[in-house]
Order: sequence, then structure tokens, then C-alpha cells
Amino acid sequence: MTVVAFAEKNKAAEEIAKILGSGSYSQTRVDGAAVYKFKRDGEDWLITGLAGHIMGYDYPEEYNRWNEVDPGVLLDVDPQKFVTKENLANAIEKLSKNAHLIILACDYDREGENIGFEAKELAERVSTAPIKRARYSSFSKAEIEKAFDHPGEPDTNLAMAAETRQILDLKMGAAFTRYVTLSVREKAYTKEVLSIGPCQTPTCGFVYDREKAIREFKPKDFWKILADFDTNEDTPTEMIETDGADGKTKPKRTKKAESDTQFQGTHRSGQISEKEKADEIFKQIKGERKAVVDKKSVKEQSLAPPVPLNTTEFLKRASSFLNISPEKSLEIAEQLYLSGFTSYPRTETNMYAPDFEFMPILSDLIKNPSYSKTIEQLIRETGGKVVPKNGPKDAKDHPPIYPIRGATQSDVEKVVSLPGAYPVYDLICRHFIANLMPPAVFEKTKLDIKIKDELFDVTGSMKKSSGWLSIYDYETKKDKMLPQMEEGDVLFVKKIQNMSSKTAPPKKLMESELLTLMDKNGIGTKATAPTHIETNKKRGYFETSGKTISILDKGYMLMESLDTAVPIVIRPEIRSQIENLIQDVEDGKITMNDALLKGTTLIKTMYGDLTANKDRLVQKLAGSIKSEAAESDKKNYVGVCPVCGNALRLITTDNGRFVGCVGYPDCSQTYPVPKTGALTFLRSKKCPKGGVAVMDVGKKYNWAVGVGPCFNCDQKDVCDPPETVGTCPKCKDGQMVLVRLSDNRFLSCSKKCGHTQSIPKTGRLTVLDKKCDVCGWNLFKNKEADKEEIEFCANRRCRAIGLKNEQQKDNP
DNA sequence: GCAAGGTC
Repeated sequence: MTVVAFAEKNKAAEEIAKILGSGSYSQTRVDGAAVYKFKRDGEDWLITGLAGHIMGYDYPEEYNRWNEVDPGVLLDVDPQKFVTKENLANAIEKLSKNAHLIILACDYDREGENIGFEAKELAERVSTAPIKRARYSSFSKAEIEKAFDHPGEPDTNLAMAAETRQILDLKMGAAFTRYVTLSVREKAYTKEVLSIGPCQTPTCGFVYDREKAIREFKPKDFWKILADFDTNEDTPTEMIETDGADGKTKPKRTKKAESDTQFQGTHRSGQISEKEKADEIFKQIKGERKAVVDKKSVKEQSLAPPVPLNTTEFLKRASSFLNISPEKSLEIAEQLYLSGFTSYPRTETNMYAPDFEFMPILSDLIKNPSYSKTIEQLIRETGGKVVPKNGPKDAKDHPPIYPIRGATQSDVEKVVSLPGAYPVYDLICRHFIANLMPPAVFEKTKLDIKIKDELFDVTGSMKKSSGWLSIYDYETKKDKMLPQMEEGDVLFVKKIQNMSSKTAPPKKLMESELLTLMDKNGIGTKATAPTHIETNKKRGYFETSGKTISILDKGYMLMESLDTAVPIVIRPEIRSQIENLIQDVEDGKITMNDALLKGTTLIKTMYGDLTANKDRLVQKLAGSIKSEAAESDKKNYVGVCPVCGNALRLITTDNGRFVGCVGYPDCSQTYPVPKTGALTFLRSKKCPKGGVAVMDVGKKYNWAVGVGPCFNCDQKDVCDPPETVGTCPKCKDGQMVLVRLSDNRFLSCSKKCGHTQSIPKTGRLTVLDKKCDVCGWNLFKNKEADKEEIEFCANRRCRAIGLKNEQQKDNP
């Protein structure tokens, strides 16, 4: 008898061989796949690990020419299943040929069942042996033995549920992606693909929603009354009472008081939206010098350690604590796992099994000197009986992420060379230890302080015992200390402010928040969330800088148009509607065919809404793609079209040149430019008359696009204020102005009385704000190459500072 | 060239 089993991955296959073979097993290779051999109850066993799915869906060849197939047709065509990993498919067939019993042993979940069915389909081509299913959710000896000694039947519904998802996801993704991409290409030249999918699009939708809230945010005025108190009357402090009557008092939160007798309180009303009300309160207490502690309460507050890490929580923490992207973190965790440093990184479970053994791991982690003291103390205090603070979720998949063995930084870096490997390992270790430690305890003090009859709130916080925070210092908060006070104590008011401020817009979305949103709304799985984020980045829909996400123009335009045409596509509901159908298949409530029919109808309805809004969609997207190309073409980029918001660019044809909008032909905005002279855009210059850009023409004069030449503009002095130096010594009426020509420079009277005066011809010359003490002219600064910078008075009739007489003379 | 899901 030969038993052949298929696990979902190599590591699992080896683990199972180890347990069922009672530690004795050998390894061979079949078509490159590692096969583990052992004997059990006199029978020969062979187990191999697959590598996830070995098959995938795609459209038949004849539908792959995008330009020849109406994307809507894809909704009526059935995708076909193809083998995607030939070598594993071959290995499965070879192994199955001689098997008397085949056991599907992939992960105990929907995809695992489906992967098992892929192996089943291949095995059935060459074998008639019975095919069974081993179900286990951990690698404990008892569970594995039970699963393999009494295997059950494969679950068709479960496997078909995954099948349904694959087909519906592909249909929707392919039809929508092709339709949008091809429509945009009718108007804008681009090779890019504008992809849409039931996970990636809602992911982008979360970013869009936040961005929209920021863009549409209207700040509201509010007032806040702050008081600075001191327990000590003599502390020298500035006594300022700011009257917010002008409503313009800038928010000026007093820095943490220098002296430890000082602190700040906020009026009980908090943010006051009516100015009159704030003014009224302020009037009541303005000028008061004394306050009384009306009430004091002290409470202990304890902060429990974090629950064990599952994948989502791990990715969130790696992003916010270590600034490592979810995709990178998962890759690092995978490597740490394969190298035996940490456990399997893809898990939803955040509680330990009741028989989980902590002590061997803790003892091993002592190797790392950064943990040794904490662990020794923990063991001492608990007598070795540590208790985890478990989370609520047992998905029966894998244990939480925890360290398998202790290692120092160099131990880790020798094996895993990815940047961030040690910080990630360190986070996993610290999290593991922190979870077993006592809570952190804070003492929170709350004071009610009265100035006359007005109440002010003051809070203070002091860490009494660090607990788990001592090893988990990723986000330590500073203590907010208060001086010792009791009820009835008299305090001295050092300052009262009636502060005017504005409500702040929402903050940009953090990557960790996005992961939370995806998790909560069932977008993607623990293992795919990072991929969906990457897909959006790759498509140019949003970008991340550090931990924060910013939407890009293309993403915003795509979401905005989808939001008006088919709003459901950018919301999580698109996923949950399909998920509901899949769940019904899994529960045996409907057949896979019915689910596909219903799902396809749903997609068709959405597709109809999409095509009905083609014009709007295309206009926005084509414009944003052309603008993107124009902006990257720096030499010809002019600015933003005031008519349609797309980019304006310099267009040169055989007949001449002009500035035109990339939105053409939908937008036909154009501007003339001078016929001759090299054009250079002066990006830092802004035209006060609304010109869309200012450019230099042949180094001779400036030209504002949409306005005309700058030399006869009435705003000339605004853009190019004359550099005046001082009163003209001849007519005593005009100002001496610095005239800079391309080959000369001198001073000349602004009233054109004829007086001129020479100045040094070489060097970098600047008119300073400083004046000459003697004559009142502005001083000059000049820096010639290889010479000291000099400061001087240029007035020939003064020369009090800097220059020698012979260096300057009056011009005739 | 389209999706999402496994995993290396």
C-alpha cells in the first residue's frame, strides 16, 4: 500500500512527515518538487507540498486581442481553467499513479480545499484510488495523527465557493479594466492599463474618500480660553492677557512651563463656536490674578499589553512603528519564517492554544541581551508560569506570529539579508514578551480650577509602573506632570488667553489605517492586503510617503468618475455582494452555476452603468493622463488651463508656435507667444495680471502667457521692483536706481535728471536693507570670485564705508 | 496586457 498526500506548502509537508513518520523520514525529488517519504503502520507514505494554487482561470486565446473583442462580451464567455505550474502538475500525476490512497492535506480553509481539488483533478486523470481529505488546523502531534488516520471526504461546496470567486473576480476585473483602458485610449495616447478589480478598487476608494473629505473640508472658527497657573506667586513670568477681540489672536500654546510649578488649563467650554460667548467668558475673568483648586481626583489607570500578533496587526505595527510597507514586511516575515526565526506569518488568529509552551521560547530569547533582563525578571516574578493576554479570534488556521528561536542582530542579519529584517524580528520578539507581561499603570490626575466662577480643566499623567511598556517602547508617551496641589489651594494666574483658531481638516490616510479599513470591510485576505496596496501604487492611483498615503491625479479622477457612474464599484459592498454569493455556495444554499449566473447579472448591471457614463469617464481620465505626460515634459509644460484644469503646453508646429491645452479637442484654449527668441519658462515668477506663466524671451524681455510682454505692463514695478539706493544727490527729488544691463550696471536717477554713477562692474552685487549711517543710502554687498565679500556705501559723495575713492567716480 | 488567491 502506498499513501500519497498533498499539503499546501513544502514546510507543511515536511512537518507532517516528521510527525507521522515519528521523526524518521527521507526526502527525494519528483519534477523538482520535494517529496517526503516515511513508513507508518507498515505502509509507504509519500507527501509533497504544493505552492498554493497550481491552476488558474483565464479567457480562451481568441478573447485575448483587446482591440477585437468588445469587453462586454467577456461577461458572457466562460473563463477556462489552466495549469499554471507544470512541474507540480507533473509531480502530482507521477505520484498518484502508484497510490492506493490519496489524501488532500492542504490548509483547512476555502482556498486550501480548492487547491486540494486542483490536485484531485490531476490525480483523477491517472488514478482511480480513493481520494480523502485530512483536516487539521495546527501541527500538534495529536491533531495531525487524528486527521490522517481518520480522513474525511473532500468538501465540494467549499472548493466550488473558491471557484466561484475566481471566475466572478476575473469577469468583473477583465471587462471593467479593458473597457476603461480602451475608452481612454480613444482620446489619449497611453500604453498604461487602467485596472479595476473587486479588491483593488475599493482599496483605492478608501483613499479617495479620505482625500475628498480633506479637499471639501471647510474650516470653522472656534475660540478657546486658556489659563496658565502657578502654585508659586513669585515665579517670574510674563503677565499677558491676550484679548481676542480682533479674533485674530494666533494659537500660541505656551510651551511646557520652564518651572515645575507652572501648568496650563482649558476652560470647561472647550472649543467655543461663538465668538461672543468666548468674549463674554474672557471679560468675566480678565485681569484676575488668583484661582482656586475646586476639585481634585486621582485615578489609577492600567493599560493592558497588546494581544498576540496576527498578520493584519503585524503589518499595521510594522508600518507605524518601523515605517516598513506591508508588502516588504510580509516578505521579511516570510524569510524569517523560512529561516526558522519566527512562526508562519499568514494567520488570522490572535490567541494561543491552551497548551502553547512559552517557557522554552522565553529561555531561548534570553540569548539576545536586549531582552535578557526583562525575561529574567518576568520568569522570577511569575515563577515560570506566564499567562498570555489573548485576543478574541481563533480562526483555526495557524498560531499567532511569535519568535521560534532567540537570536541577536548579527544572527538574524547573517541569514536574512533584507533590510529591515532585524527590526521586524525585534518587533515580533518584543511583542511576544510584552504580551506576557503585566499591564502598565498610570496615575491620572484631574483638577477643576476656578477663576472666579469659571471652571478650567487640567489633567496630568504619571507612569507608576512600566509593565509591558518597558520592553515595548515603540510609542512611549511622556508624563504630563503637575505640581503637588490639594483642594482649596490658591493658585496664581499668570496668563489668560482668548485664543482664536480654526478646526483642522482630516489627516491623510495612514497605511495602517488603510489596512484596518480593508480588514474590517473584508477587502482581500491577510495575505493579499499588501498586494492590493501595491497594485494601486503600481497603477499610479496613489502613492505612499513614509506611512501616509496620498492619492494621485489619475486615481482621484478614476474614483471620481466611477463614483458618479457606478458608485458601488469603489465601495466595499462590491466585494461583500460577491462574497455573499460565494458563501451561499459554500453553505450549499445555491449551486455554483446559479451563483455564477447571479454574479454575472450583478456585474452586467454595473457594466451597463459604466458604459452609460463613458463620456464623463473618458474626459476626466484622458485629461489627467495627458496632463501627466505634459507635466513630465518639463521643457514644454506651461501651467494649468484655467478653463478645464488640464495642463497647458508649448506646441511647436511647422507654422509657428503657441500655447495650447492638452484637453484638446474637448478644450480649445490657446494663447499666442512671440514668434522669435528662445523661450524659457520662469517657474518662480507669478504674473499679477493672471498670466498662466511667465517666460523669458531670448534673454531680452519677459512675456506673460495670456497677457503679453512685461515691459509695457502697468504692474511692471510689482513684478520687478526697482532696486533703489537713496536720494539723488543732484536733483534731490528722484531716487538712485540700480540699472542692470546684460553687459553693464550703474546707478541712475529715477526722475531722469541725468545723474548717473558707476559701481563695481564685477561680482555678485546685492542691495542690502542696511543703511549707511552717514548719508542714509542703502549699503551694497559685493562678492567677487576668489575675493572676500565686501560691504560698502556706493555714494560717491560719502564713501563712508568699504570702498576706496579711486574705485569710483561720478560719470560725466 | 485584465482579478484575486495561494506561496517560493
